[in-house]
Order: sequence, then structure tokens, then C-alpha cells
Amino acid sequence: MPELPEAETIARQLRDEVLGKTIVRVRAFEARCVRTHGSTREFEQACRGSLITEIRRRGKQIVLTLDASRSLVVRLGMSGRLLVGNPRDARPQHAHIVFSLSSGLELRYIDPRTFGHLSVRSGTELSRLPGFEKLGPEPLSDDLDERELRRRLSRTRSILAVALMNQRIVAGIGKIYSDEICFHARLNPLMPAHSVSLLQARRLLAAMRRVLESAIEHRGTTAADGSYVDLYGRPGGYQKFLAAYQRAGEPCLRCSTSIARVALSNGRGIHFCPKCQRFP
DNA sequence: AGTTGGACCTGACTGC
DNA sequence: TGCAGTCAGGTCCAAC
Repeated sequence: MPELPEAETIARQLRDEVLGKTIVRVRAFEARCVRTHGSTREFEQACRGSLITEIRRRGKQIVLTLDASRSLVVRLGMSGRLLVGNPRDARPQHAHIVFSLSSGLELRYIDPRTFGHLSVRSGTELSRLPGFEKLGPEPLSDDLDERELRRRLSRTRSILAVALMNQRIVAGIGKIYSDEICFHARLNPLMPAHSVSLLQARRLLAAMRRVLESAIEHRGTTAADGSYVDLYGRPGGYQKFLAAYQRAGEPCLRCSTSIARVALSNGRGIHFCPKCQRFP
């Protein structure tokens, strides 16, 4: 499932493939994937003929600037993929939106579960786009230091794992990297977020940067379900380095204790080492 | 207002 | 073998 490193990987590849190209044709086949628009037709018209002038990432979202005046926001949800392909290929299954580009290539949005969606918004200032206003700081930017992280965590009653996945507290972290960051920071993901000390916030921030930067270097994580692939359809490489996520019952890489899985009230699992991430 | 939990959705997997 | 049931989780929204 695409989190910050996966979105960053795709954004970087999009800069190579589609930046400076014009969208000559758009076909949207699934209204759910453009649900912020009145119709698939309206979405197609909003994109058609536009020059892609800039490509950015904010949190888990990818933003393509159109004609230096509008923003095409891509939210991949759980199973969304962006893939470049040859127009001679048959349309892949679940390819709900197909952009034909002036380069001759196609950019396809594929999403079996249709949790993700695309939308065109007016304006290019990210902080003013709908859904972006309340997004927390980027963990890899200077906007976030240990004091700011601690301050943000101190204002919630949630447990640490839930707070890290709260996009209003920090942008871009989901289940995989929440588990990994807590492991590397040696913090128990079930501890109350508001009790994180300044020293612990420092460890958390260091782990955040190390994990996310390394995951970007390896082009993201393709977990067992194989749902994430990059723009060229290749799986990521960071799954080889996972220390906690989906390793329940396997030995901790530090102390060999069996990795635990605790289900949150919504049934979702949190993975951690009960020994080296002991409750404080 | 902050937090929780169900709904959305389908492919992959499990068990009978 | 086949089919029903379960799991996966990002985000929205309703209800505490």
C-alpha cells in the first residue's frame, strides 16, 4: 500500500516520463475514481490538452501541475497504481483512467479496489488544495524537528502507532512505516503518544528519516500481497529490510524474541518486539 | 473537538 | 475442486 516512499518513487519516475508532456487525450471509465468530479466527462475535459509543468509529492499524494495553473491530485488509496505503457497494449484490467501523452506513451491509473481517486483542482499552492490544508509536516523536511514532533504527539490521546499514521500529525506514514519507525526508535507502538519525551521524539525522528530515506532508496516496499509496484511495474526492494511489519512470530533482528502482533480495535495489526520495544 | 469504528472494495488466501 | 468466509488497510463519515 503506497505510503510516502512509494509515492515519492512514483513522483520521481513521473518526472522522467511525463514532465513537459501534454495530455492529448483522457479516457475515464470509472466514476468512482474521479468522484470529486460531477462525471467522468467533466474530469476528462479538465485534463485534456494540458501541459504537465511540475510534479510534486505531499504526504502520500502525487500532484501534477497542469498548465502552471491547476493541480491533478493522485491519491493511490490501497490498491491504486500509476503505470506507463504502450498504447498498442491491450488496456490492463482495472485501468480506470488512461492518459494519452504527447510522447506517445500512455499513463494509466489502475485500481482494483477503487479506494484511490484522481481530481483536478484550481490553483497550484499545495497548502490551499482541498484535503491538504490540515496535513501535518513532511517528515523529511526541516519543518519537522524533535520539538515540533513532540509537541504534535503531546496533543493527542491516541497510542503512538495511531498518532504516527494520523496525517494531520505527520504526513505520509501508514502501517508499514509506522511499525518500522517504532522498531528502529525502540519505542512501544502502544505507548500513549502524549507521553513521548523529547529524547524519545529525537529517536523517533531519526528513525523516521532513516527508514523513509532508505525505503525511497530501495523504491518502496512491495509487501506479501504484491499490491505496490512502481511506474514501470517493478516491485520495490525495501521489503527485504522489514524488521517488524508482517513478521509476527518471526525472530527480532536485534534480540531474537518473537515479534508480536497486537490487533487494534478496528482489527488492524501492529507489529513490534515485546523485548526491545518494551513499554516504558 | 477529538476519537472510534464501520463502510467502502476486491484479490488472495484459508478451511471445510 | 469449489465455494464461503476472512483478511488486507487509507480515508471518509457518522456516532459517541
